[in-house]
Amino acid sequence: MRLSRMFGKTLRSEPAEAESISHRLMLKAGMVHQVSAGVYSYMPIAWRVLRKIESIIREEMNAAGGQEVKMPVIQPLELWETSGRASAFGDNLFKLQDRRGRPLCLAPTHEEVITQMAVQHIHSYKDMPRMPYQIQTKLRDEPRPRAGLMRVREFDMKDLYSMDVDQAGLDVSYDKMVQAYRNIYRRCGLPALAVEADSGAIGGKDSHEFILIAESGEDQIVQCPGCGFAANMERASGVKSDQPRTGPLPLEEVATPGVKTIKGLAEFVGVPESKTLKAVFYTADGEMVFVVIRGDLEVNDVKLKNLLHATDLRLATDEEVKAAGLVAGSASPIGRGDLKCIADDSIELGDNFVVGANKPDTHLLNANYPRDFRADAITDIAEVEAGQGCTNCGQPLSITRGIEVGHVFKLGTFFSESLGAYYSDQDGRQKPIVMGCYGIGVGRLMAAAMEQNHDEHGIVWPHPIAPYHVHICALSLDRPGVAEAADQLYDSLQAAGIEVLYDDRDESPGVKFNDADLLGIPVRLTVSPRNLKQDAVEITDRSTLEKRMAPLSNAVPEAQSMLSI
RNA sequence: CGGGGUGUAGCGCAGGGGAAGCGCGCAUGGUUUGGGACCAUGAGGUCGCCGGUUCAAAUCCGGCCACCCCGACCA
Repeated sequence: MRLSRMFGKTLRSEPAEAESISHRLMLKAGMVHQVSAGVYSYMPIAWRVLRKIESIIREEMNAAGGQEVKMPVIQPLELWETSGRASAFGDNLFKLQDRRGRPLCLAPTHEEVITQMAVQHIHSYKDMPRMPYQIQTKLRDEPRPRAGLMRVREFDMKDLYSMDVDQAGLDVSYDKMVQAYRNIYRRCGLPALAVEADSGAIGGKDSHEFILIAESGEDQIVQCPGCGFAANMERASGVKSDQPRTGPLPLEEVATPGVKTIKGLAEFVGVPESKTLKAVFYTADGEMVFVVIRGDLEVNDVKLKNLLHATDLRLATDEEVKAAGLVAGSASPIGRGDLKCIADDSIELGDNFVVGANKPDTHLLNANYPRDFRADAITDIAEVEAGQGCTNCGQPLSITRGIEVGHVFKLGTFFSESLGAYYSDQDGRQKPIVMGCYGIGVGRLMAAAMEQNHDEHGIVWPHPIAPYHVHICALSLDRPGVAEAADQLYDSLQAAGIEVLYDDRDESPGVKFNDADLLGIPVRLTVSPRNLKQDAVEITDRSTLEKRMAPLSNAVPEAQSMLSI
């Protein structure tokens, strides 16, 4: 490709709106064009990269037994109501109507449709395992698109669905996919880490996220340096400190004028926060829930949501709290009426806690579970804190940020049962197909690759996904012999099967070098009058910016040898 | 949806009741040519939108919209 004919220009100044590295690099390099919030066009260079990533994904999916299909973006809303996920996705689901007023939606993912296909095309245990997949546009009306391609409303995703006769079969398919994913990340230059994950709106049991550790990431993950355990926040637990016990004492009311916070309460009474119990109020699908946790800990909303099997969970409003007869700041599990109560297991690690009295400016000393109050459930719903001990090995846990570049789920029989995808086993019995689903966001992978592979000058593409292999910088093209030599080099590189971006623009050397650094193509060949005097080209490795001279006649094999593709 | 911010030329920004500006980029001509060159000339605007105040609004007032950032959600 001759740069003089490229649709798309690099910028000299960065658009002010861009904050994240990949977003800035993409805009500056002229790779993407924003159409609206979270909706982008891809310019030629980005599209080449995306196509390369897709090729890698296809190769790995096919090698693992996948078969490519393509499903529609437009789907009847009814299908989503049947599976129950219309409400699970809520406002994230784009909804529309056809001319007859029939409700439709734009697919945020494709479990429903693939399961429907399985109903017609899988009837016997002999028809499995199967692994159909597609690389296709997903639409999600995200509440907050952000960071360029990191989180968008329209994006391409590879989604594969496994169909097996039983759990053991699913385990095999799942492991194959995990391995295929590892291969994909390695080839894209991304050291992604598999972490245990929550299954979210997709539903399902076991689940792993593939995370690229990055400061700019929007996910937090918990890691143990000791045993290698890694999980996302809603899936991880830390060892909670056991508080010294003094033996149960009788309940005692104490006046606490003006005390509204745990910190204030602990100071007022003269105990550590870990000797208090905190009350938090949620509304889960319309029902008020009273949550108790030790004062030094925080509730993890997702853990609570999963425990309650709630689709909509939020903090209760002040009005709801009041209406439930609770006194904010002094609410108490003791005398809470018939409100559902969920407790974190930390309330058993110690005794004689300070709690609210459910009266203004009053608290109770020496509250003990279960002597003084009951809970409908007592389990771990606490947010992990860095430094807490690992529940496996005791080493202090660390919390780091990361980018989720893939997610795999063991769905089980949720979709096959709700949509009626059954097969006959060897004994002629009807059984639900056991499913898994496996997703990778292609654009996010590209963005993550940039986050991971760049320097202060620009992108440093991992070779297998670089938009081109070689960048020819031809300087002073109007000097005798330069254009001829550069053209010839361009032709012979292409003849050797190398993808070349040829900067044949009438621009100054500085502009060309800066654009070459920005675009990040692995090998740069500089053709100039100075170099041609020695019948040579200068070869620059983009990753190190090291330069060396090579005879012009040998440029093609030299460039080839530098590429690991 | 809660909080914060920004909308003026393709990009980056200034201006803040009385003639629409600057830098970069773009076009033409000339001089340059190994790390974002220089000179000259020129083109390019619904000052986000609607309404109000005023003799006069990019500027003041009201409403709306869009986009960005922080949170809750996801590939």
